[in-house]
Amino acid sequence: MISALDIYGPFGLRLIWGGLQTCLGDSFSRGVWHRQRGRCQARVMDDHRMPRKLPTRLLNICISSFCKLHGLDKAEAVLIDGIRLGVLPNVVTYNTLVAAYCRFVGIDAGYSVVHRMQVAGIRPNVITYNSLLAGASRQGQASISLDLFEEMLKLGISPNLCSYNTLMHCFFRFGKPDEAYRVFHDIILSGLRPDPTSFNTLINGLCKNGYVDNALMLYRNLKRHQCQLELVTYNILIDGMCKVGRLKTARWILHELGTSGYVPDAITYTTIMKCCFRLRKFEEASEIFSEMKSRGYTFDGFAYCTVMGAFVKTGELRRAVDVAKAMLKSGIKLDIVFYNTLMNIYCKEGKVDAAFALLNEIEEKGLECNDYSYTISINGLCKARNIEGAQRHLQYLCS
DNA sequence: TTAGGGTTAG
Repeated sequence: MISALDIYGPFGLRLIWGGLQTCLGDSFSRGVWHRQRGRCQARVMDDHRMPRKLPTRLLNICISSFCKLHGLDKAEAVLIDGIRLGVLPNVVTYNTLVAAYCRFVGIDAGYSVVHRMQVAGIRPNVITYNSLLAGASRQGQASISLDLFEEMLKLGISPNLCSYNTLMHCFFRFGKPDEAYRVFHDIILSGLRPDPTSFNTLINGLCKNGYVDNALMLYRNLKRHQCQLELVTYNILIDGMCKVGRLKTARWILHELGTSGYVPDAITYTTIMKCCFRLRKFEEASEIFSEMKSRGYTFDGFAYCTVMGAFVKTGELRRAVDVAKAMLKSGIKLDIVFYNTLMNIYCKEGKVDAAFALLNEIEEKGLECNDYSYTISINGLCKARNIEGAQRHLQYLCS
């Protein structure tokens, strides 16, 4: 039987393992974090089960796992440990850190890792830049995205489909549909083949920017060319149609979804049902609900809050309260969206005290208020003509 | 072992 010592020499893995143990605390002995289906799980490994892989790869797995758990400091500690033990980081190591810093700290922090990798003599590649592009997109820096794209080209790094898709998403997200559409054309001009991500980004971007008919046209073209669409593509389109009140078209897409071999999911039904409620088509909503039930889907918190919100929007506060009661009765875990919606109902009914009591309940339950909670509460005070109270509340929130 | 997008609630 091969032991870790045979594979990695006298220290290597054992010490990295030790470093990991230090980072993870005492609860795991020689534990390594493995990513499985997007989640990180701890697994204890014995010497004879240790993977026969290069130490740098192991180092990268450890760093990646910590990054995924938001443990950037621990990831850095593992890197230092690795270097100390002579395990040299490679481009994957730094790319992992660039992506994590961009996601959890910001584009500047990501860029500083790029400098570190250059100092270490490692050249950034297309993945490095794609992470930076995604970071710029998340921060709403469309101009930085373009600069990054040019910088990439200057460095002789060819953008790939992921780069184009990210840039397209960035433009759509920040209300620049013309530029986004140009990026889509650039994909074709560069000889790349758009993938489902490209089409989903494009259709969603068109819908969100008010071009639902163009999105529909694109969908028809894709169907004509027998492109394989994903369930989520249909859901995007259905949502786009529902948002502009085109329930009939949404239902037609629902039908097409079925004939394409897909089964609508809870999101599909919730989206259409919300539209029915908004349009006050209660009977139709009820039919959708029955169909949903017959397929075995039950209402989750998202569905309850969707319907509640729809009633609030149509001003039917009593109905909204009924849904809130049903959700309470169902035993589903109450989240901040539920509380915000209920707070909104109370404010609209002029029961500002009751709304503020909910703020305390949120805190007691260990939930965190968000922007909506504050906007709703301040708005409630203003609507009740308690401007002084609103100012005091705002000052309290800012303090 | 590293990168992208997309669907429902307030």
